[in-house]
Amino acid sequence: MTQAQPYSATEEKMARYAKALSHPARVFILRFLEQQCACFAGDISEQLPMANSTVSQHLKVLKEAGLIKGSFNPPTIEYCIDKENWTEAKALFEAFFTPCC
Amino acid sequence: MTQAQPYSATEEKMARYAKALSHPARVFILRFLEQQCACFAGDISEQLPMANSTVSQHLKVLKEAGLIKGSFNPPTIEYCIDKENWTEAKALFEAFFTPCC
DNA sequence: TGAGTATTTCGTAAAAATACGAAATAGGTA
DNA sequence: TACCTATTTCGTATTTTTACGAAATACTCA
Repeated sequence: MTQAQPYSATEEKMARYAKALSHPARVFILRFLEQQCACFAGDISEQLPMANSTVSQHLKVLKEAGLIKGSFNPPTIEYCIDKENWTEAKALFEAFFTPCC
Repeated sequence: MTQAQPYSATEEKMARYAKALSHPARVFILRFLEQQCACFAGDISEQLPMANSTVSQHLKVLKEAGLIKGSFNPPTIEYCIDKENWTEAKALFEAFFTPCC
């Protein structure tokens, strides 16, 4: 415990994206959205063994992590992958698992 | 909530590895081990702004996730990346971020 | 045997994640 | 205007994570 310095920006980002992926329901949702390109919250909820409100919470976590976007079109909300951040996350994980040396 | 079926093995594994990566200290430790190939718990602890016992806890999480291995050589313990599972995790994340369609 | 070193385990406290059902929101339709 | 539908937010309970310091472990060396 000699160094009180915080973590690098890369480490923080990695951890943030990883945390978003750290629940099987959220992994499922992302894979589902990759296949569907876009779909409604209800379509997702139908596939998952949990209450609507819990699914909504997981969607919020993914939204806050920047991995998905929702476009409001009442009474439904259409969700899709946020491509920009998705690409960033992909690059981060790739670099992480393939070290330079 | 119409389907009470659990998640696929892939989803569970992804989530498990992602959870191991979901704290910046653990990301740091893994990057450190990638560079060092192998090192002692003390070497890691020196680099991190937290108590020894907390670092030990993070090492335990990584060990339980299968991403690192420790070889006991008292009074020290030498840690290194578990290459087999590392390769599996790498493949899982790659496939996840690069969908077929 | 007794001290020293590196590390983990234990006990505990505080914060965050997960889950539910009920209530709120916000627009479309009769 | 009053209802319907899809979704989120709220309040709450339970579990898990994170962190610390003190004590335990396990081996080496004097």
